[in-house]
Amino acid sequence: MSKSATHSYSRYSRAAAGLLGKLIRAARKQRRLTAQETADRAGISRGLLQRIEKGDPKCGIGAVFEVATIVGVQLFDADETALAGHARQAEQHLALLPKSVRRSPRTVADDF
Amino acid sequence: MSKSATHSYSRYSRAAAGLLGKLIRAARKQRRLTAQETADRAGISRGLLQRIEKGDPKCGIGAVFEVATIVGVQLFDADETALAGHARQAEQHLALLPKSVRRSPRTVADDF
DNA sequence: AATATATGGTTTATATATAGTCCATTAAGG
DNA sequence: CCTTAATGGACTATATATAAACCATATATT
Repeated sequence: MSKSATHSYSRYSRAAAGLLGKLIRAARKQRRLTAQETADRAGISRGLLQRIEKGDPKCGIGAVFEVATIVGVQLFDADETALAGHARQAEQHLALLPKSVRRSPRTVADDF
Repeated sequence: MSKSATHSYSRYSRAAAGLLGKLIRAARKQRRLTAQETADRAGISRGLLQRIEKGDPKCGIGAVFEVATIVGVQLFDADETALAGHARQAEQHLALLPKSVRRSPRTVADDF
């Protein structure tokens, strides 16, 4: 790995990160929280918070979720709607599926 | 910063990352995708994919979203439900709010 | 208007995430 | 069964994320 790698993300991923950042920033301002204070509560630096709000995909997902929680943006409803529901369903399916996936030569769609 | 920092996340953040990881893993198996193949498509290493599926909070959010997209876990509905809806609403609010937040000595709830 | 504070953008040093191996174990499929 | 592949877990080297300190600018409040 001597080259800069230049890892590029799909449009959707970048959009998702950017959207989440905007959500966080808007929520923070609605709550009238200073960038510094928010960062302190999250245990991160103000610079990282700026990158998170800008939608930088390289930010750790833990830091992002932490800030999101602090400013009141909930990805997962506490009483499980949306994703939480999916999760339970997913786990049930998982129990029925083989533990290791044996790849069949069938090609899979790669469009998104 | 000579110490290990030991950054700890809130229970909610850790739960969220873990949940997302489980979702991804379940979705990948449902689609019968090999860990290696999934990692290749996402442009990441298999080891990183393992950490993502394990819910490691230090994984880059871009990588996580990329994998999620590939295996078919959508955090943001394309036709905007859930988060997307919030976003639009948030941006409108944002336009009305002051551009820099002036902190008043009023304490804010810190419970979650 | 004057002042104080929040924000945005740098730069630098350090911790750490990541890729890329390797090996052992497990489980699928013939 | 037996073979082959997928997975999980180490380990190392390197790229990079992060914190911290700085400055300049913008903006709120008096």
